[in-house]
Amino acid sequence: MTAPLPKYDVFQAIADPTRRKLMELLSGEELSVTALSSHFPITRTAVSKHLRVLQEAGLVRERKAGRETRYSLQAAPLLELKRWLGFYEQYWDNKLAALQRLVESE
Amino acid sequence: MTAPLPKYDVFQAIADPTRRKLMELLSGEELSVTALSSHFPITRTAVSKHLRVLQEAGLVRERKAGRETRYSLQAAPLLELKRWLGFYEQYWDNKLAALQRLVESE
DNA sequence: TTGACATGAAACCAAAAGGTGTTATATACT
DNA sequence: AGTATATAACACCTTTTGGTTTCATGTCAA
Repeated sequence: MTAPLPKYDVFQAIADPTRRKLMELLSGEELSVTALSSHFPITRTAVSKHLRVLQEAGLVRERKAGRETRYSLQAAPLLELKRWLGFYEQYWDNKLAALQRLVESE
Repeated sequence: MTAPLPKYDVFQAIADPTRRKLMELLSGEELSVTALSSHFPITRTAVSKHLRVLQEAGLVRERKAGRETRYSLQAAPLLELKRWLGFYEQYWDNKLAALQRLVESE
């Protein structure tokens, strides 16, 4: 049995502005594809594809409710991003920047 | 005078694993294209293209040093990512998760 | 000055991404 | 039952992306 091996990771998923807006719309509220689509100039099908990308990255969960499918935000995978970002925090940190300036001025 | 209007933003720039590895290699050290290329199975030209994407996103700075071009990390644009991420922190927060579980168990 | 080295630029290519329209299917309404 | 709704599944198109090869240019070292 091979692992699911998701095609899209968090980094790729959030790269697209449409997908980021979808996440924003889904923060707090559970919404259907049609409801979400009304906020975009693109077709419902296109929105649906973006939702699948988000789902593969684990950022969204779908739930069948009668004839419609409701999507909700799952923020947990963003923790990976936070960890990644954490590594670079030292590089914009004020104290370190000051130290760097000091070293460079020698 | 039109704005520079960079083609790549931070979100897109970090979406590619090769570019993330480049950033990692450049953290702390200033390196040339050739030096960077030795860490990848792709051609030097391809690495050079990735570096341009990073540069357009402001994540990397280039400095001519004789016949070679040295690249260094510029972490500042990652602050935008941090701000974006900050908004979603509430959604994976332990307290909120606990509340959600409580509500769902009703 | 003659090579060797470091890089950028251009032309090109295949695959993936973002879209579209159409069709099929399940669910709800009357 | 029959119709309208919500969405998934296809098939298809176009642009972008990640990669290559080739060529031109500038720099260092003998």
